Amino acid sequence: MSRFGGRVHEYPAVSIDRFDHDNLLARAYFLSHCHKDHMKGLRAPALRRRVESSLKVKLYCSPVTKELLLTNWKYKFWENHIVALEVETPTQISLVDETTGEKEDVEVTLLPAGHCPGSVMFLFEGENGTVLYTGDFRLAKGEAARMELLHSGTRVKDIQSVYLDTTFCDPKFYHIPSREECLKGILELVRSWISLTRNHVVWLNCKAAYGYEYLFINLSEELGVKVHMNKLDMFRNMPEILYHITTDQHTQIHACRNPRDDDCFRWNRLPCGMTCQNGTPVHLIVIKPSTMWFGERIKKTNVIVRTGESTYRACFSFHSSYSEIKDFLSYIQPVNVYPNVPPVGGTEEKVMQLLKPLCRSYRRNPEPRYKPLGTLKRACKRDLSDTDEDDLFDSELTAARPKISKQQREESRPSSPARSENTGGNNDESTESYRTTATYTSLKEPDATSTSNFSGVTSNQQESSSDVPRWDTFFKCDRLEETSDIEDNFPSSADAGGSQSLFSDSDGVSDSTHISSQNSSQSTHISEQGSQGWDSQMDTVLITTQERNALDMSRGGSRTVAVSQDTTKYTPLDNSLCKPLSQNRSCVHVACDLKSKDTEKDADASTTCVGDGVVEGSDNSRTTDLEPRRDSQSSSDFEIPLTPDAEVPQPEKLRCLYKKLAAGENIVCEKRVS
DNA sequence: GCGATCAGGT
DNA sequence: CACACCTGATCGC
Repeated sequence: MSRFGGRVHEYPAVSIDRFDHDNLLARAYFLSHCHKDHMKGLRAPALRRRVESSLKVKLYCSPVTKELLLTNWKYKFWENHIVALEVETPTQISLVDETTGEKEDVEVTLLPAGHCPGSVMFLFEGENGTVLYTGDFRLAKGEAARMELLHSGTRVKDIQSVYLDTTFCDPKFYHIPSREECLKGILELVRSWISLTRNHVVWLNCKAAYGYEYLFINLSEELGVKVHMNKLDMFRNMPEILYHITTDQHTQIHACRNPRDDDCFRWNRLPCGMTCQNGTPVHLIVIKPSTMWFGERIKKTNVIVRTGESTYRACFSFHSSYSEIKDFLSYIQPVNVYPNVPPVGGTEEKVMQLLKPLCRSYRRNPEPRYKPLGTLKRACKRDLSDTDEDDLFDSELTAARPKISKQQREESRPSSPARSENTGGNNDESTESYRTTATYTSLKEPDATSTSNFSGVTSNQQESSSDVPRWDTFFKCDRLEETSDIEDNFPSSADAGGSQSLFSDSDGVSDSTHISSQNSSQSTHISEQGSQGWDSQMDTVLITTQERNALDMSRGGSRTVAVSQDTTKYTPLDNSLCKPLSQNRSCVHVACDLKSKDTEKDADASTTCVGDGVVEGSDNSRTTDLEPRRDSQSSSDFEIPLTPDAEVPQPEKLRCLYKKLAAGENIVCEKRVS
């Protein structure tokens, strides 16, 4: 819930995402996306009167946001006052005071925010400095570095203030599985269910909000089954979405809604009322997209959790995780940062403590100011072999959308029919931010896996350790994520087994069973850490009794029936989102639903291993699975020894290391092999 | 009757 | 957990 008041200090003449109270007097309005909590006052009588009696009052937003907004008749009065700005197209705007005639010019640029269709961030540039308002955003690690318009030449712009989506700005939300991971998990679950029979139907229990469209599009494209929705009119000018959704109930994937949803699936009834196809009752499972998060040291991420006989939760987040926020902010390195959202459990002060260290102004004595070292990361083709399964775990590699020119994008289109991208009319950008590619950019910054800049390090600690060279004294850099990634990339048991765990059972579900599938090296993996009850690590997707019956697979005492589905059968239509998927020879193991005490035990074990308090400063030693985690903020400047026995670098060594890095020499970092 | 706000629900 | 809503009750105009 956005608590942003609508004004930025530098340009108080504009109101953004708030339209009530004193925002009524703004010279111009900006709407970052079409979610109600960012539209407060937008159709209030007072503002409506002003709009209707003025020719000058304008609302600036993306073309898709304009389209979605005007679908609702309650906002029709804005129609002649909305200016749709193309994304990534700097536009000069004159802010004129209607009463005094005072004028102020500001250049505004819309940047894709990856939150929902049409969602953007606003970059304001003018006399009072450069200001970035993020609205709500979900950007994968490294995406800021690929946004050309955040750069001037090859360097990141000098940004005075960032008004930041801090929804998940808390270390306990350290990691949220990437869009691609989540999509893949949902895709495989839906696929495994609806391919059983024509009567196997999935209901996606989505909220009444924009943001799930790319999920629908991808499911439809991969499975050839359109998604049922209550209404489609808001997408009437977005053929790329429209094509994949339908009002025809006779489809196997539903995202329809009904006020009395809960009664609906009580027994095989969909919100739209459908109960059977061709006279045969449907077999229904419910997938509820929810945010799942993991602490810093999670090694594997299950994105599907079974919560009941035929109910599942699937990881889905509209907002950036803590590590993504940190990556974003530490790349931008503004002078100031202001949270748009007070953190869930915490206070604004607490969030500021986390964010301030990522800002330039954090330095007490304003040293000669080094501009952020971050340089625009150009696209760099990477040879992705089919065996490179790590990619799936590394959001930086798979989720990163290299900044490529519009022309390049156009060129790539013929061979890549748009999937999660709207190409209809002027709404090209609507889901553009969801596009990912299999390319990644070379890291021009030294890959300082031996250093990190912890946001949890206090000012005092930093000042006092003056004899220890600190990377961030000279360079903008936040390597915690990278190192964490490396950790994440260590081949896990699942990797060794040649398949990835996408699913897990929720503990506390008594009648579901985990059956360790796959090969002998692939034993049950218990999360060493998670923050929720549902992240016990299972390598098997469990399908219900219903399904077993449907499959007629009851085979006496046979505990496991594995139905392998080769995901390499995907025929990606482009090399963006699908590529990572098609590379992974992931198997979905469908196990019969048998009771097992072991499962509950496993789940219990998992929860006892949960470390809720993810700390900023982390331990120097690598914890192994099931080893109690040692949370420590000591020696927090030095994260990530590459081996369990690695030591904290000594100052001399560190200085030497910095020198090398500063000189542009490569520091070789090897991934642990076993 | 409408809107704003709050509580409670998913 | 929390999101982004929705509904319903209450209050003020």
